Amino acid sequence: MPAQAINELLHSLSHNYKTALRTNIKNQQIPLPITHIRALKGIYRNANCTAQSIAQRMQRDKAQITRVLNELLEDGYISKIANPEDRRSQLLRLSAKGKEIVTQLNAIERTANKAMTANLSNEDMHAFIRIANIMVDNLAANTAQ
Amino acid sequence: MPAQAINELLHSLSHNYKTALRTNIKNQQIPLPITHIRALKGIYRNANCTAQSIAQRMQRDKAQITRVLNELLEDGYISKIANPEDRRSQLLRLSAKGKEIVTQLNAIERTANKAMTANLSNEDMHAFIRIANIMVDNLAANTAQ
DNA sequence: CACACTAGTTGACACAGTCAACCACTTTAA
DNA sequence: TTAAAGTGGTTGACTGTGTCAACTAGTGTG
Repeated sequence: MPAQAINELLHSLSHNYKTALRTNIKNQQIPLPITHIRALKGIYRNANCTAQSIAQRMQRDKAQITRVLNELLEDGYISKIANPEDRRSQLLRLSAKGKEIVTQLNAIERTANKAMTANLSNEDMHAFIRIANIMVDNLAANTAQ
Repeated sequence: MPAQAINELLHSLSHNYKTALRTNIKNQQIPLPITHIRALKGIYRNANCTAQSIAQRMQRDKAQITRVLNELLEDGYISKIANPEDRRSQLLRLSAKGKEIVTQLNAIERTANKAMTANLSNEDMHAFIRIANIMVDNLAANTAQ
């Protein structure tokens, strides 16, 4: 196995994935950066989520998330409502506009995923997911100490 | 297979990989961003390379590469020498300082890769490389059209 | 020679990520 | 029951990454 093959491969994979994502999003006239979209999808999937829970799930700095959410708020994709259980935080909800765009995004995602996994069997994809998850765990453990 | 598992997994993999890289590099007191390091390694591996060939190999904008190389030049990691075959471009060479840092980086890489692939068999890694390469090709084809 | 093309540079931006300081509120424990 | 420690969120400042367009200088072709 060539010494540095895996390293450049990971750079290449992440670069090509993000580029394809951006291209698909732009082609659908959706005027949002990737991080904003991930946050929207996170809110869609998780009822009663807060800025904090989104930040954790996305493994991003809470400062970054604050700014992303405020932009989504300004643009009318989400709303913040008082959290009855903790007055420091607010619960995040998708607006109608937000739900609409997430629906659109889910459709894009399905076709994009199909394209990305062309020529790959179900077994391959399961193997990839299993292996990548182990790698993520290894990397996280390594960085943590 | 959960609908969006693969997407968040790819974000997570790329994020954790880059974070671990940065951490390792910082721990070794190497004051260079990842892109600079990738460029240095590219120059190390490819005799008589030019800015253009580095940009291609790294799939990055030539503007970005110009700036990276000029910083590496200023910091004394590389030198540019006239290209006898094309007066528009220069050949890139590592300086002694550059070679030293690449040697150091190769050592870091070996241990980092070992940590990253802990709990994974050779077969797993070969499978991962094969599958990831197919995904890269699919993504690139998708973006190109 | 004129033309299209290529290598590299520069400017200007948008996006992504990180760190530290801070405020308001909550939890813990003396 | 209050002081101290901790948490959710905000803000400022900054570094790094990626992209596009315009441009200069040199190359290759007809």
